[in-house]
Amino acid sequence: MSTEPTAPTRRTELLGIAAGLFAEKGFKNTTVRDIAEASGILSGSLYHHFDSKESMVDEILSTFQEELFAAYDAVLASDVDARTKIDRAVRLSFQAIDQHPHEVAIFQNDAGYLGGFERFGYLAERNAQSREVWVSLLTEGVRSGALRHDLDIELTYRFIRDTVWVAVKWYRPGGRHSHVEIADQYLTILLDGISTDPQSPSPRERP
Amino acid sequence: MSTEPTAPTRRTELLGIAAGLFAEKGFKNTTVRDIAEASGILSGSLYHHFDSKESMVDEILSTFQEELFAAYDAVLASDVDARTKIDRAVRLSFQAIDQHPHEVAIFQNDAGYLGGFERFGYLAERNAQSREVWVSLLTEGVRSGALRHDLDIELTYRFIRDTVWVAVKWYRPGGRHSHVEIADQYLTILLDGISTDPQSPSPRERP
DNA sequence: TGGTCAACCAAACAAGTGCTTGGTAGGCTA
DNA sequence: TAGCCTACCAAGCACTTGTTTGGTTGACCA
Repeated sequence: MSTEPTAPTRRTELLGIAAGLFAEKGFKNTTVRDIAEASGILSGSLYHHFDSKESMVDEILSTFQEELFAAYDAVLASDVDARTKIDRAVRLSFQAIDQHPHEVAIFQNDAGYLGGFERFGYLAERNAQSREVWVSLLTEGVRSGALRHDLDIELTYRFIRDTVWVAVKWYRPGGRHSHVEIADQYLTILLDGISTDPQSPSPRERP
Repeated sequence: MSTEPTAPTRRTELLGIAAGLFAEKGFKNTTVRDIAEASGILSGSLYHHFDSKESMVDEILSTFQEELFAAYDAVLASDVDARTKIDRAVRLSFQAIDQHPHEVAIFQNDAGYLGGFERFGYLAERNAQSREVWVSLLTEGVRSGALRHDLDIELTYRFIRDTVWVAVKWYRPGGRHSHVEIADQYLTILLDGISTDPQSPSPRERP
């Protein structure tokens, strides 16, 4: 990320406060007066720093997405087998939830609403991009024999995406489980299942 | 359900329209004028049928939850092993998404916000109740040897709950996958994993 | 000392919000 | 025919919303 050195300006501080409120109550449900009160100023004063309430989420989300997808690209480009890539991508996601819970929560809760505005078209683009990453990883895994070939790639992608990202709704940094423990447990279940016996028909076959 | 025979009254019709809008745009983000316009009447006329906008969601959610939890109770009370119960509970959930997509979506998206009002205290209660159902099922499964005993019950419960219910965000009745196919695929992955080989350490052990 | 500037205040505005009020049209029934 | 009832309209009220405007404060600097 080679933008500015990002000094901890008042602007940045206000964005952090806004992000917390957006994540907690939702974008539409958070008023500029809420943000102002939490910042110890009046609502009108926010407009000295930002054009609009929309531009606040915009800055919050776009900054985060840039960072996140740079990390995904690094995983995709790494020279390891599909299984390891999947492992890393899952861990990366839980780590993102740990380090940027507000941003992830806003994206999870309000992407649908915000996506309706032209300004936030990049949200849908990033979503499609993320899907392609996962679908290609899973396809590679099946082709290499590391993953079962009776998998429906599209459904499997959705299951993984959903489970990973919705965790932001209950995960609390510094809580009972670290994001690493959660990733461990999920990867165990995802790769090998919760069962002791393989289920009756069509068990683990090799290509 | 032994309430009233529920004739297809205008009231019921309006509730259905409201449910669709709430599910699509969120409760807070749907105005009474939206609902009225979609119904072909003026906003004030809604108050001939309902006390408030809140009482509309209330009726939508409470009716659905009653029905859903009666079904869960039946699964819990059935005389089969834990694995079969888990199978049935998962299928039941995907079926609920298929038959009541609006209600599920509203619950998923707005339970957090609505839960803040006393009136909707039952939402949190039902949530706790649902957790107990799953935790007891999983615990029984581990104890009986059907499920791996290195599972973190709490995390496993959350993973299952999240994956199942968030599916309402992309599942479309009559779409490419039936709810039965989706349940099949998810149960396959959940029980046996996506991998062909059991992962390196601590594979499938018996108690 | 005077000028500049970021940060903020105080007050308001227009649009949108949930909801209320008084009234009306038309069907059903006693 | 009279009375009642369901379903609705028309208009508005009180409040909240995002945003604008003109002015004030205090730190920094030449």
